[in-house]
Amino acid sequence: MNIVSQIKPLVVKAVKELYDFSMEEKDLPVNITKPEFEGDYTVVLFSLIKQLKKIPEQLGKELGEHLVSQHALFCGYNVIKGFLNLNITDEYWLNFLQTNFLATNFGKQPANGTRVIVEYSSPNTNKPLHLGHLRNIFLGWSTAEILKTVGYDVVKTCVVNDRGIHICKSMIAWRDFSNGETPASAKKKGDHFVGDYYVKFSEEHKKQTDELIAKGLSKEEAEKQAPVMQATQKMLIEWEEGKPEVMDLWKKMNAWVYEGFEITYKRIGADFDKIYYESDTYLLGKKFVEEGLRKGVFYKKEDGSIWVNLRNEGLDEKLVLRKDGTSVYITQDLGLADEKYTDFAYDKSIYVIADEQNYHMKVLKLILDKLEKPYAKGIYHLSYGMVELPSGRMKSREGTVVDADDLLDEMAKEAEKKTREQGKTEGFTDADLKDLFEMIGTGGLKFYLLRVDPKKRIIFNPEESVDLHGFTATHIQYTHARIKSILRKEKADPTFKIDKAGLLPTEKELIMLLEQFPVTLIQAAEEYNPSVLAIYTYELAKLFNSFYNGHSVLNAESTEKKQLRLQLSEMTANIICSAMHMLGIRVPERM
RNA sequence: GGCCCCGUAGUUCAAUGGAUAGAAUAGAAGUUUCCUAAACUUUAGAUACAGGUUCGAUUCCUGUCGGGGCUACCA
Repeated sequence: MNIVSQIKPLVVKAVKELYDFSMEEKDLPVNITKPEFEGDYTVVLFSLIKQLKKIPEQLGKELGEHLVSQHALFCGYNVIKGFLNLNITDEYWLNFLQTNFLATNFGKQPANGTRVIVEYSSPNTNKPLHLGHLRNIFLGWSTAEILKTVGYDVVKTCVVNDRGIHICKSMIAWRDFSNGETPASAKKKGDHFVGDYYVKFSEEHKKQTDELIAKGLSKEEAEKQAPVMQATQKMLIEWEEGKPEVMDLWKKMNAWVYEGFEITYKRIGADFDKIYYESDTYLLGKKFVEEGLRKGVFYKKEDGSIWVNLRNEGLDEKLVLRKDGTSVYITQDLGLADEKYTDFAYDKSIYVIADEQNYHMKVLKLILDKLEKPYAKGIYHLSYGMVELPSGRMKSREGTVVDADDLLDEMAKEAEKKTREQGKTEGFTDADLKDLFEMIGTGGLKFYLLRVDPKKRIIFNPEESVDLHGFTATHIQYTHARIKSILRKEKADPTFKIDKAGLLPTEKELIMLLEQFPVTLIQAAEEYNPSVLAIYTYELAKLFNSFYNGHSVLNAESTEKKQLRLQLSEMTANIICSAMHMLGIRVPERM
């Protein structure tokens, strides 16, 4: 059990015994004592002062006296204003370290019987993954892993947007302009290959539109009348009718894209327990329309279109079915939510989607709630800010979209360059080096995107993202490698009992930070926020480096000290390793 | 117009309503006969503005000003 949840009940009990006053643990703030004050943990007494009508210093003194005399956990106290600073005995910390330093699963919680679905990535099959997808994927994957570690039964899913007008555009472009070229013949990754035809469509469309405008059509009319657009509209209808040659083309091109995605997913370690295809699910929502009408939640307008009124909820009317009977985005999502519940009977369903869809997700949840779906309340929109460039938002029209594969290549290349510059390549095989560059490059990018609070948008600065110093994955990886280098020479003896090592300030600080790992993990899980974990891990690495610089492990003053520091090193490495794993970042043995 | 999110050192990020607002970068100055200097140490630098609630506000409330998003019979 963590130290804070041990301290709280003791204080509550003390207050009860001394003043016959009952209070709740949640009303009792207990924090780590700020370094400029004497003590380890601080109880904030202000709210108590008011309720007990006591003078702060006196209350603190009485409580501190009581706690120290009654419990072996405390060995001293001091009071400053309304703050009661408590000292925890070295024995407690040494014992904590001794019992946990070998645990590679420290912080892991037992199963809690709650199932949660995390839906993330959700690409379109007409273009390759880009920087925005990467934030989504890293965030979704990491959140899923964090939830797993704290005891949830996690199912990772992905929805592939594989149908619709935009998909037909790349199909038309390929059919009419490719001369049968394939990813293999063009020596291109399948998703890039198809993406290029999507671009090709736009170019042709613009050309044809301009020609029609020159003939006197309005811009709007010209865009609609352009032959490629006409062909695309026709193809969409044929697709919905299931026309064999269209289906064949569609399947062929999607297969190319999936091949490409697979390579990227594998490279960044993304995985899914189930992939939903919109082509399979886009009609599922229609049954909701009927149900909604029956329950009086939806209503039909004169033209036959069907709506839901969300004015009472502070929103507007929202269309759920077009007058021609086809479903819209929100209707499809209603169907998919239900399908996922049928498949997995989830308690919680997390949607990792950018914040531009906040409104959409709010509507989705509201409608499901109105339809009295049992799973409605478990829906959570993990909303994250968009990734922008210093020059502003990425725009495909302006060619400023940062491609995921290109970016990953660049990161690895930068890692290689820096490593070679520093001459740190000795003793590695070529294969090991390649793996190391990939680890540093991809890890650096993941950390760069995960270290920021999800809801904040990120200005992606290319120079800063490849930085290997400071608040970066590399710094943490380097720390891990350093520790492993020590542990290769000597490991802590698990049978060695450290009695009176006498903890130095940095040593104690480090143990206290290690002790906080499980609490940090739970916080990250509750907030669906991997940045909490990223920041913690960086601080741990930083503190270890400071300790490492000030005190020798292998040449410690005494055997006791050496064992103590070996334990500290081992536990730090274990936590770095497991925390980084949850962020999707590998750590090297050497670098 | 309406609704939502965000304004913290030059820059990028922290801070369950708690003590003197922390880091990283960029700047200045140092540390390697000693376990990896991708490190460490020192230094300078910030809460957009105005009110309010509170013993105490970066945090909560109101307003102003800035930035972004949504407000499609697109997905």
